[in-house]
Amino acid sequence: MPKNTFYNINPEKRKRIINIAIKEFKDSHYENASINNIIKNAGIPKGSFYQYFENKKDLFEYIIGLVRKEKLNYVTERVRNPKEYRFFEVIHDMSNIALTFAENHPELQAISEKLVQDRDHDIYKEILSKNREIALSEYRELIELGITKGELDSNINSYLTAHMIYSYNREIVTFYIENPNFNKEEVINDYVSLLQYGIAK
Amino acid sequence: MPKNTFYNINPEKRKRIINIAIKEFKDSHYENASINNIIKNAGIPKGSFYQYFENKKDLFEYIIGLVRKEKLNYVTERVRNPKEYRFFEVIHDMSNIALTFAENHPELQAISEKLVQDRDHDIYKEILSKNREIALSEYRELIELGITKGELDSNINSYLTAHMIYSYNREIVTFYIENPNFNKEEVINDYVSLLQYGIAK
Amino acid sequence: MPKNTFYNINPEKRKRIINIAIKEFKDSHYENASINNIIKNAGIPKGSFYQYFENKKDLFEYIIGLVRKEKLNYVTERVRNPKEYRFFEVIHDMSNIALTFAENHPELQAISEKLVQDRDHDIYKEILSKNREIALSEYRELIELGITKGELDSNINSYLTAHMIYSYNREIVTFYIENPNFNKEEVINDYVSLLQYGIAK
Amino acid sequence: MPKNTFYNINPEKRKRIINIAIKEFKDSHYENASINNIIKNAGIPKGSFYQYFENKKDLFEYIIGLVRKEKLNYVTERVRNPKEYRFFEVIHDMSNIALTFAENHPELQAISEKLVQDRDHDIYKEILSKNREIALSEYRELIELGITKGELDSNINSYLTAHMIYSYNREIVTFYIENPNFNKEEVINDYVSLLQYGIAK
DNA sequence: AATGAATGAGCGTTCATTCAT
DNA sequence: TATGAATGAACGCTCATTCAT
Repeated sequence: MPKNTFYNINPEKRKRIINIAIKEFKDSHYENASINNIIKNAGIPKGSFYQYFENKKDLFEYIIGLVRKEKLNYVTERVRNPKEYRFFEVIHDMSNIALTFAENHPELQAISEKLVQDRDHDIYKEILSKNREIALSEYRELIELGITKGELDSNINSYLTAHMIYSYNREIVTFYIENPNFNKEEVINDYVSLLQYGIAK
Repeated sequence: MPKNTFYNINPEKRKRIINIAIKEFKDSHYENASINNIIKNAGIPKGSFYQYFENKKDLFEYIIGLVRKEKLNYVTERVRNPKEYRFFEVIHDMSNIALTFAENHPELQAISEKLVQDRDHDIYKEILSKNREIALSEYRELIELGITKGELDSNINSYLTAHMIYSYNREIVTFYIENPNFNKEEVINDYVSLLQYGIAK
Repeated sequence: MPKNTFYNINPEKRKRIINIAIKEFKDSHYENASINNIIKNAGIPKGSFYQYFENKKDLFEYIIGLVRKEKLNYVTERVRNPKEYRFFEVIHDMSNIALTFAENHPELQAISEKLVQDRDHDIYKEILSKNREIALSEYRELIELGITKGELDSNINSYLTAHMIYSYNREIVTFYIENPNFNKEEVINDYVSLLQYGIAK
Repeated sequence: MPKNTFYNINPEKRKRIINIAIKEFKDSHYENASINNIIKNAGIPKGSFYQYFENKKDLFEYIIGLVRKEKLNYVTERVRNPKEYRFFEVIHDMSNIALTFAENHPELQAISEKLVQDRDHDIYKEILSKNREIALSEYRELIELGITKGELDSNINSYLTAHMIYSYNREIVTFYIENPNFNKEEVINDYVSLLQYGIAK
């Protein structure tokens, strides 16, 4: 957690540091992201940096927190209480959120992607692994609820399906970023259909 | 590309260097992988290293090439002329290959995963992007062929579906590695079903 | 010398600062002792520290002064007018005091030891050298008085003897600390005998 | 241990590094002795330093080793097989060695003193503590042998006496350094006399 | 071709002290 | 007087690469 000092400084300066840091972490791996670069680009003395943050990790986790918080803003009523809504509606909303967020915050999305991707790296692991497990188990719950409610095929493997949805949710973002000419709503609908009915004739 | 000198040295030594490098790149990210470690562990002089390879990147790309080739061998030995087979048989076989490869070559799989995951990193991007595009377009061809042959639903978005298969194919490996108690054949069948018929009741 | 502000603050706070500083200087050498640690542990603002003390050295010298004063209290309460007593009685009493002090104030003793040991270090040298010279010359006076009174051998070199006593007095404390199973009174008696009659048969 | 590199460089450069390092360790505590100072003063690049030595500790231990070796030269030439000689002759010779060494190698003596003095510091502790225990137990052996041979008073406490001789041996060096006008041989004789017969009339 | 020493930029972090409020 | 933010020099050490032999 940043020290209080950081929250008390000139907001403009604070924003500058944040933006520079976001850029640094977007462009480089945690290990390679350079505090020296950050302070140089943000125009602050090295000593000041350590007045604001405990250490490099502290800054990183703060940035990650910002990303998460920003993403949270996008979450809709349906995704907040997923169990009360129909399964494919929830999936639809989650995709919509992911795509909209990626559209509006490409740098945050980049960091977010890095987090999810870099499963091997200690610092990412630390931050991610809990998240991932939570996400997977929440997906699984939803799936099993969907089966109970009769929305989903009772023969599917809920563990595997949770994984597939998890990975699919990420891939659709990549797809949308790489194919900006597609219509967002259509992409989402196609995606949900694929999940729903498969691809066989 | 390694220099000629590398191909002229004692094959045993060459193999040793390769194995040590694989281990290093498996354990650490490109940036953190240490030439110093590699030469120390492989027992070769530092000067020699630079006789064999232009630089760190050269070595990395060489190792990646090996991984690719090794994987390709797996694939080509097993999936000949995919277009002559039925779509879901091809998918089934490809999954089987991927899982078997991951089982038999965990280090190569680890590097391979790192590559695919780390889409943002310059060095990975450079190496990966071409590959990824090739894979995606091959999937797309297969899908369109499947539609033509009447195996697949003609309403599906072939671009998006290619992405889905691409991401599913990766995720199933992760799933299988993380859940070694599941039966391989069952996992694959469940996966193919999922793809085929979706998850809706 | 601490600034007046230091003497004006809440006595409890003053005592807390002193105790924390004693602990810091006991645990670390002057150079490594950290003002940051001290203020953090004492719970005072950094600015305040520099209101109380000129700088690190100022604090250190103050603490040393306290140690000296504390030790002096011990000594003056117990060894009054040494010149009026018999030489070996004085030695005996001084040893007793030194051992008792070490027993009762292990942290102050530790700092004290550090001071005496680290003869080379500038800061210690500065503080110590005067003390040491005073001690040596007082010992010498005592010795010469002892000779005059006929208690001591008139052939001994009073300079060298003063050094011997100085070093013995320190070593006996170390010995007693390192060998807590020995009986204090016996240790002192053995020491005085050694000094008195030497070790030759 | 320095790396081979260090032994292979230009002897003049090597000697320069050694001398600079000796000066640095003489003037500053281990923690405060600065590699940056050393390389700057010795005119070598930082990278080169780490070609020669593993790290700061490595350099320090090397310097300590030099001191010990140098001192050993003095000792072995003079105090061979102490147990075959008379006790006070051995003490006499040891003092002579200590004084002569201090005379001829004041900087090494300074480091040596620092080592013996700084009993609290981790790095010194590590190097010293074994030495100290060995010295103390060898003194004790000598003392007990002296008692057996009838040279020493059988009533003395051999543990305490060993400590006293240990500390005395150090103090005499200080004395001699601080009082260079005294005659060496006389100082030694006086010292031995004090030990032998004590100071009582 | 083989070797391994030379190089210096770069790393994250701590520090005692100053200074503006 | 009290505060705590600002400061930048300094720390030990690692690194990939170059170069002389």
